[in-house]
Amino acid sequence: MTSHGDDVQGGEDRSGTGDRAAAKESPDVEVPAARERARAIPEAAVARLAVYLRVLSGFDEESVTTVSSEELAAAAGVNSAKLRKDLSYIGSYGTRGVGYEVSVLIGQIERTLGLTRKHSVAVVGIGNLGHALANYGGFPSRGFPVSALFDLDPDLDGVPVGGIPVRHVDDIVEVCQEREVTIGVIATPAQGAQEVCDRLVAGGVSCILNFAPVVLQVPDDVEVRKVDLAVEMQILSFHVARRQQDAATANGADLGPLDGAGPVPAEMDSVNGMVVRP
Amino acid sequence: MTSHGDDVQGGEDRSGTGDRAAAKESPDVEVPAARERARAIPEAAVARLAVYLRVLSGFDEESVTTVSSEELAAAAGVNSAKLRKDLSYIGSYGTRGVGYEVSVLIGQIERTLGLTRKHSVAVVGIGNLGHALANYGGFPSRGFPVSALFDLDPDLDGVPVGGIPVRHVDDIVEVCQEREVTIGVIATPAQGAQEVCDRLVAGGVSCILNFAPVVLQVPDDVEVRKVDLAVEMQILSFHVARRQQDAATANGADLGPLDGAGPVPAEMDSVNGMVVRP
DNA sequence: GCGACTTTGTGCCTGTGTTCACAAGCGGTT
DNA sequence: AACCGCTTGTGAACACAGGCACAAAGTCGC
Repeated sequence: MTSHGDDVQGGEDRSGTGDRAAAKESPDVEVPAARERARAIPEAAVARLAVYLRVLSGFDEESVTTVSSEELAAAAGVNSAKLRKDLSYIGSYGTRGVGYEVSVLIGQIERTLGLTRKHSVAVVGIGNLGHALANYGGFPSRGFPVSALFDLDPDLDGVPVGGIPVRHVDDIVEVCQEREVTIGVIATPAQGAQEVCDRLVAGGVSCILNFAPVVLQVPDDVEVRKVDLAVEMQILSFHVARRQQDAATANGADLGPLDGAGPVPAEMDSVNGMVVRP
Repeated sequence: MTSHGDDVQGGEDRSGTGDRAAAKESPDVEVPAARERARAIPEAAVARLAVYLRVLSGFDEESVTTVSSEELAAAAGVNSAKLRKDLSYIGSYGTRGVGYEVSVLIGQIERTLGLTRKHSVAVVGIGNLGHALANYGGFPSRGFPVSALFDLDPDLDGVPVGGIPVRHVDDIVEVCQEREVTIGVIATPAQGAQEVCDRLVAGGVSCILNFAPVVLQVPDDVEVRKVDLAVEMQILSFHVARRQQDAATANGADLGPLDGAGPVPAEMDSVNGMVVRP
């Protein structure tokens, strides 16, 4: 899957190597570890819960009151078993033989994702993308009011975009503290991104969504998610290439026992999308 | 990784259950499976390769000719062992005791990702986001020339955005075929997305980058990647909530053996970010 | 030329995420 | 009230990804 989900930044590195030895020594005292693990919903599951929430909202608008895991899974584009397991992480809110009540599920997912508390958002870098983000209707409607905009350009200072006046990046720390911004969105070019990031952190922002094509350095207690459009494209490009190659191999000689030995692809030369061998 | 990367859509469902039995029967004839697997670079590795490529381009511009896995890994924000393993998927292009030659690595990664062939891109939905994408400098500079724009609004028909005239969505099939568009970007609202998607597919587009908050239905031979900004936000929100909870538990009663039995979090009620128990 | 040092490439092991398959449980029906 | 069909929730098996640690293989200095 396109794990996009699999991103590079934001990886949790605290491996459990340390307590393994301890657990082996006294198998009963796993409680603290289990406790920590209980709250630990797999990263991938969290991403999917957000998707389920969106789908459920759709059902709710159509006045659907009950869904089965099968229906919901189909609508969300996942396996029903996976869906049930994902939902089981947040508790047992289904009725066997019936399904899940839409409203209950929405409430519980929102609670789990921390959406009961509104998070105010700051967008830095009011270029094309920043404009788009500032005007993006999806944020406020989902509980993410954009409450501050920043840009380096002094000409933009005070100019309202999407109803919110743009401030200079020098004011980031001050404004973020004042408005209790919890999520910062970096939509600047690569150069300024780290500097902006540092200021956001200084302003008390604990989560950053980064559109700039750089790997940000942040303290451990700050969470970064990265969206890199060029990377997304390149991943797609890879799949095109793989498909073309597959098609080419399927047409030509199908089973070449000659190269059955090792990992092949490094030795192949792809020219114009055709596979060529010496 | 926060598998931001982990996305939901685009999951490969062709599981290998079928050939497992076959392999058991005659252990030597794993060749076709191995063959297919040989070309299969792990999804997560592909995403990282794209990141390495960007970092390497940076080095190249600074006229750095050689990098060690350690340096490159640090710049890309990953473990050096992981980096070496990722690079090993595309072949052995390093020199032991020295490192990797930047230019060679760039060339090989580009080849692997299929960037030797230019992919022309079509953007559908010229709203705020579409504008941003049409003007996004990152695409052409990385080998993704935007060669067509579409919108539903007849008033936009013919209006140039970022130097390219916008066409009506009715022309999608025709134009995509004519210009051999391989990647379609959907930046429309949710309603129109599936319809647009169908047309892109009819126009021969095999890869779609979807910004609309819907799960697209596509044939098996079309690859979809989804970028959902609201979902990204919600994932961040989850991490804020988790952190606050952690902090709260760390301060208050640390070890409550009472609830050591089962999965706890479903039973907890979070009000205003504080953990409350009955 | 030889030895010491450096860095790659990879085998192995651990942990995480996914899938399967089935028991447990609930509602409706007779 | 007992049965039957349907759907959830989860235990167990499996595949995948990550990280360590080390042998292989090269360079540099002498």
